[in-house]
Amino acid sequence: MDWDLQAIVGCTKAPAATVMDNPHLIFSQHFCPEEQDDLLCNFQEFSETTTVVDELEELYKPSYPRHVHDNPLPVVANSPPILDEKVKELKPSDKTASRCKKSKKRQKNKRVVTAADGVSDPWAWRKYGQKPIKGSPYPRSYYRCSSSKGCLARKHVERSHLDPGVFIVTYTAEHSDPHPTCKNSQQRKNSSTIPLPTTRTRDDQHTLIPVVAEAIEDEHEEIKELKKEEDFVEGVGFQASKLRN
DNA sequence: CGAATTTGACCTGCGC
DNA sequence: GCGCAGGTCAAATTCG
Repeated sequence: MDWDLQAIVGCTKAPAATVMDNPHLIFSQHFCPEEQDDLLCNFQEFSETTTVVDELEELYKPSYPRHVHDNPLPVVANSPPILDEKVKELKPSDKTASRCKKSKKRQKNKRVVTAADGVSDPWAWRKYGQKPIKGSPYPRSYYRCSSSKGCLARKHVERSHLDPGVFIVTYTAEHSDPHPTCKNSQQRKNSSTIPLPTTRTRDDQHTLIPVVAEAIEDEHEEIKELKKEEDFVEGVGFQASKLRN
């Protein structure tokens, strides 16, 4: 793998058809097939998760106000609205809320999902800087690999000012570790569960992909319960109308 | 307490 | 040499 590369990752809910329609076009030049699969897996999972994109957009809001948002981003067609609702309900715990109250500064600096989270690769990335970039309304974030000690791999992520739906991820240096997904990609292929990115964050609110997965499970459970109740009510109603008759 | 993020300060390279 | 822009450092802070 050549890590001295620039990968444009279209993690977007915008049309960005060039990327969304065939992400292989981008990955194929830089990654082995197994890695492409893993990356695409993460990529597709990410791209279907509107809320993560929302978080990214929040993160990459212009650093100065734009008068006209000339490229309103449409919502992904297959994004389940129920999921969005579910994620909206995911509020910080009372403890968290009280902590937030303690620090207005913290509220101001409220963290959102980092661009490294779930976007494109399975390594753990630690943010070490962010800079406004001249000519771009969006800041550039700098990450270093924290998957292994002494790993020199770095990446920076910035949002394209030409197409706000496109995030540009630039990798530099090599990982000291082998590609973590290469080790178990076959295992993953045999697994029916959706592979989740291993990027760690310490704030559960911001590990959105796992949260979303959990939300889906919860949602299914909730739907089952509601269905049961519905059936029960229907049954009772039927019995009642039968009795009335 | 350890791990992670934020952000101002500092460093470096480049053009003038 | 100076100023600017990009990249990195590290102290402060947050949070589980």
